[in-house]
Amino acid sequence: MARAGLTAERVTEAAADLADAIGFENVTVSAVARSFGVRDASLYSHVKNLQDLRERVTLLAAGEVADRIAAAVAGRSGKEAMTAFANAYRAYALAHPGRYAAYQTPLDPAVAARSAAYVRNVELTYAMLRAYDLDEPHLTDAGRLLRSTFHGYVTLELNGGFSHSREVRASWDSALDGLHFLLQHWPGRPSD
Amino acid sequence: MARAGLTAERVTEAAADLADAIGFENVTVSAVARSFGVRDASLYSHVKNLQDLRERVTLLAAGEVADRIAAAVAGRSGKEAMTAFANAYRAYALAHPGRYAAYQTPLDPAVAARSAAYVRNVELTYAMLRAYDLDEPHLTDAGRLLRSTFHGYVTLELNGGFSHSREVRASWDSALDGLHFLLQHWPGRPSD
DNA sequence: GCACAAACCTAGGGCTCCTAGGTAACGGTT
DNA sequence: AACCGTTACCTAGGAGCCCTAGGTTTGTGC
Repeated sequence: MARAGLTAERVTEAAADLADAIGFENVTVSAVARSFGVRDASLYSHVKNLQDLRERVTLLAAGEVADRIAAAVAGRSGKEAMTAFANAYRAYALAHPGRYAAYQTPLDPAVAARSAAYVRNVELTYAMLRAYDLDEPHLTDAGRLLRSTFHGYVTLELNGGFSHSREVRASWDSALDGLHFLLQHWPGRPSD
Repeated sequence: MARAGLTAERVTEAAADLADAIGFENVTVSAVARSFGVRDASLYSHVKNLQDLRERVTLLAAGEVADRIAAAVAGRSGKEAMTAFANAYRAYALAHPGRYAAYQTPLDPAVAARSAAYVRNVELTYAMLRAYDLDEPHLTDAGRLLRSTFHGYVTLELNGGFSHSREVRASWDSALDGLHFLLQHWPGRPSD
């Protein structure tokens, strides 16, 4: 019985690819095992259980998102950085719907806190917002609004929640324009 | 063998209650059957399969959301209507996380198009936006932005995605202020 | 070549989904 | 009250998934 050369990392990557192909909710230990031509029981040498496997995919996706966004915003600031951030976020979700769903899956807070990727995503958001010169609590409020809008938009889009009456990309661009304007004129912030 | 008096409606309601209690993803035909003290196979007299059951819960939730929002915005307009709409939306999600998850589950477009509740939710949104006097395509863009933000915010909140550094309700109120301001000054719209 | 660790497998139990056919309950009619 | 037809329930069973335990085989180091 030749060994398939599995590792936890390879198993995770395969699960992530499978998630993009068939949906994160359909990723099973059995399906991943089949993709390697081994029996399901063999995977437990590499991952603890299905939950462990799912968490690994989630953390993998968080890292990929952070990489994508970091690369997109590098050397940019102001509106350019904000739109680059947002477009990288959406592009990732559209290209990797299964990974994106994993990224959005609730993770044990202790696990998330220890994840460099999650921390990095927060830092990237605050760095991007720096150009808007917002103090607390406006800074946190604005960050949450952006995250909510990006996530909500992309999720609705992926779920087919927008009719065909208007080009989805056009509404997205319009939303980014609106958000930029709003960040510049954040209500309750002391006037310039 | 006394009959449990099941109907498709009762089964659906039980599934929805179970979703709120244990999470929509954990609702199974078996679990619902157990809640009635019958065997799993007995449910197939009332629902076609698990997918049918899930779709029924989704449609039930869509109707409840519409009812909640309609009641909240009745007799209101302008900012008051928008915040009432948003607050009703969020309150429903927080009170019924499982039902809300069902509501957000992708539904066959043909099924959704025939659902009075989904149509009604769209109408409620456009009625609410009437006060902002937006023409197309700004009207659709604005509607999508609002839906995205509400959904995104609530989902992140339910998934524990916000740290405790700032009161979640305060950020929500701030977001609604910002959205109201933005709707009044929608970029690209002809000046008043 | 040998010893050891562990990656693989089989076996099996528990759970879920769902179909098919049998039995019993229910409602309507006489 | 009895009878009949319908169907809501049940049992039985097969397929699939999750996961544990123990056996076998593979790969590595000496």
